[in-house]
Order: sequence, then C-alpha cells, then structure tokens
Amino acid sequence: MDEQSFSLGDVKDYLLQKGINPSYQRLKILEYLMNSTSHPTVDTMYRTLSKAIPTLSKTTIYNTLDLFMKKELITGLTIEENEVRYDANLSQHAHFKCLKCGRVFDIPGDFFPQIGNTVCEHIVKEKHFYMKGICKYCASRSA
Amino acid sequence: MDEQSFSLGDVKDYLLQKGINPSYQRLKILEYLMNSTSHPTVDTMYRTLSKAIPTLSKTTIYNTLDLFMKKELITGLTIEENEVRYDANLSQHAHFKCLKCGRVFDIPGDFFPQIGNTVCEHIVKEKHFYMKGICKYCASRSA
DNA sequence: TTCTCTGCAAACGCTTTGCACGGAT
DNA sequence: ATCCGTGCAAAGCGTTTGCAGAGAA
Repeated sequence: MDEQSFSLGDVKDYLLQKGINPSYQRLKILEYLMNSTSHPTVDTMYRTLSKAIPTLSKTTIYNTLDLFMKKELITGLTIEENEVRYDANLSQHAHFKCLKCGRVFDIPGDFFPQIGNTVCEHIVKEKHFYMKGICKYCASRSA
Repeated sequence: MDEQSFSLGDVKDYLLQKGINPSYQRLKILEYLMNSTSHPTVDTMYRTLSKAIPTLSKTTIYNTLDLFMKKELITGLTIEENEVRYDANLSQHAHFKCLKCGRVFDIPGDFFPQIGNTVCEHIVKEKHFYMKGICKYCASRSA
C-alpha cells in the first residue's frame, strides 16, 4: 500500500454508487486496489489481505475482481502470461515492468497514438501500451 | 499458413546462420512460424504440425520455442493471460486482437511513441503496443 | 424462506520438470 | 562412449467450477 488516500468510507460510497453491495471483503479488496499503485496479482492481494481477514479465500478474491471488472471499477492488465494484475486507475496510461524486480509502474502521460476508432479497418475498443526494462531503483542499485 | 514464402531450405540456412542445429522438428516449427502471420499458440502449432510429424510432442515445441527466443529468432507476445503467442516478425509493430474470433493481426506502421531510452527514469528495453476490438471480418459479418 | 455472499475442495489447462531412449559423431 | 535432441509422464501453478454453509432481508 503506497499512500493511504482512500478511506473505507470513500470506498463504501463508491461501491454503493456503482450498485454493488459493500460487503467487508469487497470493501477491503477495493480499498487495497485503490490505495495501491503496484498493480497487485491475486496472490499478492491474498497474502496481504489475509492478515486482516484470516478466513479470506482466493475464490472470493477472484469472484470480487470479476464483479469489479464487469461493473468497470477496475481493469485487468496482461503483461506477463501466467499472471493477471489489477488496476483501479481507469485513466488511459502506460505501464512499465521491471525485468529485474518484477514491479509494474504506471507511466503517466499520453503515449497512445492518436488513431481513430479504426485501424486497418478493425474497430478499436481498447489500447494497451507497456514497456519492459530496468526500473530506476534496480538501475541505481547495480550502478 | 498464410502465404508460403519461406522454403525449408531458407529456414535451414537461417538456423545454421544463427548457430542452431537444424533438426527436422526445429525446421518445421520455424518454417511454420515464418510463414504464418496468425501468431499461433503452442496448441495451434501442435495440432497443425502433428499431421506432418505424428510423434511430435508439446515438450519439443516448448523446448524449441525457448531456444528460438533465447537466440532471438522469435518473440513471445502476451495479449491474453493463459496463452502465449509467438511471432517470427521481429520488426517493431503493433497487434490487434479480435474480441469475437480471437485472431491476432499485425498492425504495420510505427505507432510507437518516440520516447528515448528512458521513461520516468526507467531504462526501456522493450515496447509493446496492442489493441483489442472487432476485426473487419467479424464486423462485416454481423453488419 | 429466499437470495446473496463466502470459501473449501476439486477440477482444469497451460507450462515446466524429470528422466530415459535414440540418433549422430 | 559421449553428447544432443526428442518426447512420455508427472508435477506445478494460477484460475475456474461445484457446491454447501453462513448471513442478510
């Protein structure tokens, strides 16, 4: 958790506004996502949230994330095969994955080409842009 | 297979030039990839190539693709979780995945932002850009 | 009661690993 | 004999499914 900007109350209001029953599990999962910029995997969420909710199961996390995605509160990001990461930041932004430490960073700014609704006659619904390399922390550590 | 432009001989020369022992399996796998623009998954390759090589195993395909990636003959693309696709087209290009039929198309042209070697102080090694939507074939079919 | 939410356990599917056979040198 | 390539079988791991118990209305 990076900087605690959203309270449980904020999160509850948000869920209610989106027409989602704010159960404790859902509140805590969304709170975690909204206060995180690290694009956690299900396993990361599970290991962290288990401390606060010892009975929490991964099934509930999957169920909840599916619900949030269906209701468009979050998006899933695919950078690596074998793991999906989740992001509550819905603004169009790029991602950077460090090949050393594995962390995923948001890259602000509009890097997205100004293509219209179609490209090569295909209808575009989503655009995804990500980079891989060595993050500034790993770079300075090995320098 | 889309348009037969590379012969087995071409592929053999390419393997030798890259310092890879051109076994029959390796030849056929690379031939398939070089003559395909459909970014096949391992399963697609397996089902297709099994016809020509009945004893072929998926293990060999995985071994071979790992080798090709290590030697930088091909790249792996991650658009969906749960499946890796492979591409022998090493030029920087974008991809488009159809949400209906699931096919992945190459999108030619330089859609990549002209960022330098670093972004937000991170060292960039790879850039990936892909879109999702409805491809022209599915769009015309349902129109 | 009825409907929803939760979570254990098992199933699934793609990928990786262990290991042994076979061909080439 | 040695080395490399191949491929069967089993294990691994993230995710999904089946289903039953708990909780709210």
